[in-house]
Parts: sequence; structure tokens; C-alpha cells
Amino acid sequence: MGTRILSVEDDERIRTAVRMGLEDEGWTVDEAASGEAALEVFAERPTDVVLIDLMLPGMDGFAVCRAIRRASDVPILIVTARADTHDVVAGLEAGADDYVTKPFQPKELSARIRALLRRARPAAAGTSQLSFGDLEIVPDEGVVRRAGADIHLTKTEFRLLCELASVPGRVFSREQLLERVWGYDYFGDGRLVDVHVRRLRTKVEADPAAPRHVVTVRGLGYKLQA
Amino acid sequence: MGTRILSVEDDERIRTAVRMGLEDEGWTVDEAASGEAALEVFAERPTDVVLIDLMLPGMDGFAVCRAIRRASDVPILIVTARADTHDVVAGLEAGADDYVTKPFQPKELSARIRALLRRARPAAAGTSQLSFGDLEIVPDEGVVRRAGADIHLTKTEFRLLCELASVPGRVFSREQLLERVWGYDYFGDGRLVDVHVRRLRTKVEADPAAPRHVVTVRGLGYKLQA
DNA sequence: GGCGATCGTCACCGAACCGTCAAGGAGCGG
DNA sequence: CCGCTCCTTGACGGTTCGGTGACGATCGCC
Repeated sequence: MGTRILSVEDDERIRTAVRMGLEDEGWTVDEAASGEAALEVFAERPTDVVLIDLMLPGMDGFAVCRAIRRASDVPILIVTARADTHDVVAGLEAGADDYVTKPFQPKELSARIRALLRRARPAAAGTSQLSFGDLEIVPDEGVVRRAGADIHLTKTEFRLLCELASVPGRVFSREQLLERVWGYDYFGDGRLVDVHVRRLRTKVEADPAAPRHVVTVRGLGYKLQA
Repeated sequence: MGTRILSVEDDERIRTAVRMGLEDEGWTVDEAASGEAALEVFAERPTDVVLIDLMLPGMDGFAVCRAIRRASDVPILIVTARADTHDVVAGLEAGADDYVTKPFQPKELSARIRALLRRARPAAAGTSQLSFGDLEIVPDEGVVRRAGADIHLTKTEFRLLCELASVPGRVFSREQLLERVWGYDYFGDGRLVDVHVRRLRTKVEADPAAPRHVVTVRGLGYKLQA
């Protein structure tokens, strides 16, 4: 199996208790006592599930959640003493998949983690194809090449391209792109996606006026194709 | 967009309360007061999320959950008064994705549903694809292919084609098509459907003058065939 | 603190798309 | 063969939608 779980929790007693419960299930547990440490661990180790406490020294749990979600689709479970509905909603909006309030039973935590794994696993299996005709995407170091030549993309442009590339040929609506590229709680101008698509096209397309890769599907959204 | 939620709950007051909360989010709600009814509704309608109460007359919530899970990957959320850890674990083991205990806040329920949709959508979407001879319909990509070549359809044309394709060979009257493609409260020119059928034919048919797929049934309407 | 890169917003434009209409056919019954 | 009904066809304004260029705010780096 080799399921790795990252537990982000500043209270050492709870952290230990959580770890023992999870190890009883046969999972491997990484730990972090702060948000900053969590992001570091997450970047270094392959992680299958993340548990986050909301009350952390330094950056809070919501911020950690958003930061991780920006980089990955890993299942995130918030584990916290804050049971207020407002917090639950905020946590889920920040990209978390589940929200458990302390005190909780280890059995319930494990069951919820299993439920998340069950759903996440198949999705993680599909490794994204990263070549589209003369277009080549190299996720490490955020580089895109066309016909062998490096193209510099900004962070937003790159994320947009990666999102489109995640399911080649599939149409993504503007809402989906806003949600997945810009963040879950985005409210703003309706033209935002269009503008970035345009900027992306001027760099990626040989002839931006006649796009061959980043194609618009009127009334639906955009898609990427070879 | 048309997110459909099936709510399985025998207490009418709670059912109504749940429905109103969900409809506030812009979702469409189907309801069932028993497990048997739930399975029937589920088989008939496209469903994006299922909410299940554990305490039901006849077959209980766990059984409903397992039955649905056997047939589909649809996200399932258990909503119940039974807060015991044992029940939570049993529910999740039965295939549910989340477990919420009453009393709950509508906001929290909605947020949890959104979280489920977020994760389920990409996986569940790649299912539907239809073929009619040399004609191939791919709803996900908003694309129709004939003999491998992409054909561009407008949104209305595409919806019209999908509607006809939903039951191949069956004749759809103009009223039915107006209702299902354009909306329930449509009043207007009687020739609207004809015109769009024509536009559809010029794109989809090899020889628009002698349609082989989109066929007219005089006095009744149109149908799609191979 | 200054400067360039990047980002989000806005107003405008052109093209695509839609709904309507009127003028032909094509089928069908008498 | 005639006349009726139903369907097809071509064309035309109004509207919606996406593309475009520009502008100010913000960020990051020096």
C-alpha cells in the first residue's frame, strides 16, 4: 500500500495520538508542527492525504489548505476544535475535502480518510499527457517548449495551461477554470479568463489569430488539443 | 448548470427544509421518501449527488447506499440523526463519501456537497459518448465527429442533437424538443425547431438534401437514426 | 524607494448566433 | 389533376459572446 499521510498539528499530544491511530491502520505518517513546515514536507515527500489543524502558529490552517490546493489535488481533511458552521464552510471553500471536529474518534478519522482515498486514488492514476503536437509542457520548473524553444509563461498562464492540459480535449467552462486556477473563493470580472487565455495564446500559438492548441468552444469554454 | 441532487428522507418537514436549502444554491432536487423509491428515481434520472437518511421505512440507509454504490460512482452523503461513531464508520464503509449529523446547518450541507462535486466531477464526466454509424457525439468535448473529423456545432444545435440522440430512433415532436432544448416556458414561432434542424443537417449530414441521420417524420416530428 | 513584470478590470468592436418571417416545394387526400 | 397541409429554404435584424487594446494596481526584485 504505502499510503503516506501528512499531519499538520502544533499540539504534540494530539499529534502523537493521531499518528498512533493512523499507524494502526498501516499508514505512514509525516508530521509538521506549523504551516510553513507542512508546505516544506509536502514539497519533499509524496503525500496521499493531508490532515490540517486550523489553529496553528504563524500561517493558519486555511492558508495552508489553499497553498497546498494550489499545487496539488491531494485530499485534504481539516481536523480542528473549531466546530462553528462558518469555519466548516470556510474550510471546505478553501479546498478541503472533509472537516472533522475534535474531539473525534480515531475510528471515524480513519474511516473518513479511507473514504477520501477511495475517491482520490483513481483520479491520481491518470498522469496527464504533456505533449501536444509541437507543444511540450514540463511541470518541473514551469517551462513550456514549442518546437524545442523555451517559452516563458507567467505563473497564472502556466497554471491555466496545466489545467487545460489535465484532460486534453475536454472543454473547461470559465467557472471551472476560475475555481481551479484562481482559487475557490473567487469573485470578479467575467473577462478575466478570456484575457489570460489571450495572453497565453500570444505566447503559445504560432498564429494567435488562428489558435491550434488553445481552442475556444463558443458558449461552453476553452479546451486544449493537438 | 444542471446539478441534480437526490434527497432520500422520510420525514417530510426535514425533506422540505433540505430541498429549500439546496434550491437556494441553484441545484435541482429530486426526492424519495423510501429506499425503494430512491433506487427507482436514481435509475430514471441523471443524478450528481445522493443524500441519504439512515432511518427509513423498509430498507435502511446503509442498504440504499450499498445498492447505489454497486451501480454507480455518484457521490453519496449520509444525513442522519445517528451520531454514533459506529454508525459513521459503517456509513463510510458502505460506500458513502461523507456523513453529516442532524441537526446541521444548511450552509454546511451545501459546502460539503460542493466539496464532493468538486472532486467527483472530473472523474464522473468522462462517461458519456454516443455513436451513430459514422457519427460520434462527445458531450464532454462539445464536439461531434464524422468519420474522425471534428464538426463544429453551436450550443443550440448541440443540445438539439443530444436530445434526439437520447433515445435513438424515437420520434420527438416539436413541442417536446422546444420543451427540452429551449426550456419549458417557451412561446414563439412554430418554425424554430425546423430552422435549427436544417442548420444541424447542413453540418452533420453528408448530403443535407437526403438526410440519413436526422430524419423527418411527416406530421410527427424528427428522429435520429444510424 | 524605484522599476519592470504581472495581474485584474474596463470599454469597445466584430463576428457568431439566434429567432423570425415569407416564399417556395413536397407529400397527401380527394 | 387540384388544393391543402406540412416541411424546407434563404434571408434579415437583434442580441449575445468572445477578442482586443489600454490602464491602473500590485508584486517582486534590485
